[in-house]
Amino acid sequence: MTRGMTVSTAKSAKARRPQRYDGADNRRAVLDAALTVFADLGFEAASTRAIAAAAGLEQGHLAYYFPSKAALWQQVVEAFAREGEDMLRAALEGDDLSRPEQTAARVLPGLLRVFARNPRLTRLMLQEFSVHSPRHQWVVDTFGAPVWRLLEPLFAALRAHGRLSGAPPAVAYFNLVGAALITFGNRDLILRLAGCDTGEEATVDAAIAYILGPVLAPAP
Amino acid sequence: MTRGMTVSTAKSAKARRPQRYDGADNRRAVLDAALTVFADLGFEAASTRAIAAAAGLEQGHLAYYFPSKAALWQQVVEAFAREGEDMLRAALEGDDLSRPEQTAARVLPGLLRVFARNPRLTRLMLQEFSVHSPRHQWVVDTFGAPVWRLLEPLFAALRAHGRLSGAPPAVAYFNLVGAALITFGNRDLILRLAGCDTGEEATVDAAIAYILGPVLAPAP
DNA sequence: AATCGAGTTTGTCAATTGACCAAGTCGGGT
DNA sequence: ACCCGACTTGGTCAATTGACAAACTCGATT
Repeated sequence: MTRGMTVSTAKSAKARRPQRYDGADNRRAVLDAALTVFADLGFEAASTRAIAAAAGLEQGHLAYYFPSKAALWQQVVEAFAREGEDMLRAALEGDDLSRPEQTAARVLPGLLRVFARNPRLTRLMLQEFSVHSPRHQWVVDTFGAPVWRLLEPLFAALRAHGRLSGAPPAVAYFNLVGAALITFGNRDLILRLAGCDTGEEATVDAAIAYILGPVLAPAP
Repeated sequence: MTRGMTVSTAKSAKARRPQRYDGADNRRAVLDAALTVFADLGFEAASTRAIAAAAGLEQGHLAYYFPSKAALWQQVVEAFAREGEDMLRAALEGDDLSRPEQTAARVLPGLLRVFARNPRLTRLMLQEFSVHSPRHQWVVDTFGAPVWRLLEPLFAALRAHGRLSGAPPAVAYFNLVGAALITFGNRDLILRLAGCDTGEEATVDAAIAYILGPVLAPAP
């Protein structure tokens, strides 16, 4: 948050797009490598040297693009989670929730698909969800809370319309989030353990339908 | 796994119960403090000094009971997870799964209650679930795989009997586990965010009923 | 009261790590 | 041919950390 794209938009109008070299290319490589290493090892265990190595660079090089390890981590997260929240906000805009089942059927599968499409970042979020760290509060404030505020009215309306099997909206919501994070964030583990590939198209569909079942099903 | 209770059962028959001092008491204090600190900060960020301080001792003291930080962590985990697995194994013993709905209704709520009763250890497991670490493989081998092997036949039978809304058994199983880990492992977060206390008796019941809904409900 | 030994503290050490910096590379504009 | 500046490297540094060991406490045994 302190800087951001400072480097590439620095000067005035001259080097707005650096034609020579491929610095921006390396920057993307670092972000991608960091995503993988952070997701695999967790923030603490992921050394900047391991990230640099995964990107094919030297450790000192990271400081050229990112002021600190924490800032790198944050920029890795921002790209993805923004997508999910923006999608939700757009999809819910102007919806009066008079037919919450229809709204849910229109909005929630897309949200779950964001998780399914990004297993590495899903695992990253999952990690910070369950650990008190300088990053935890930031993730919760920046994404957790806004998304919940966005979806709380929908879940409340669903319950008022006899869905959710009578469970409190928060219970249904975190049930959904938990199932999605674990199912789509641990693709390798589930494949290894149960021989089921939760990245496969058909399985994604089945999992989403299963997760949303209690949300969309009418009261018995 | 290398040692275990070596210290307290060491010698022959003499100091079987140390009447003097309260060494065993401190040992328990360390285990409890370690559970809290590990669950709050994660294995890497949890320093042995912080654990010792939480137990009211000095860092060097930990080595007297536990050969290493990793061994301490392992002993913290073993106590709990054993309970869940043993309970499952006993409850499933001799069951021919001819009425899987009844078996599930008899066995699964108890499993979920184990999670609900132990939020700190639930969070601990949740962390290692999503990170490749020396501990990940151990947790999966020691608890993840055995529990899945134990429950796979039940979920397969449930599906064969028209439950699970037609989803693959693995999808339903990890849905259940994910929902439980997140719901009961992040009690503080959910309380802070949504004002819903997933440690409260009534909420536990509601969450368990909601989580098991698709598992126990007959096909539509 | 001398000794024993489980329990506890204090101090030390090597290794790892993130941040930082001084020097280098290299293509293009002049 | 020279220089500029974006880009890259290699090396250094202070701080933290887990492991370890030597010394100390103190009730009980002798």
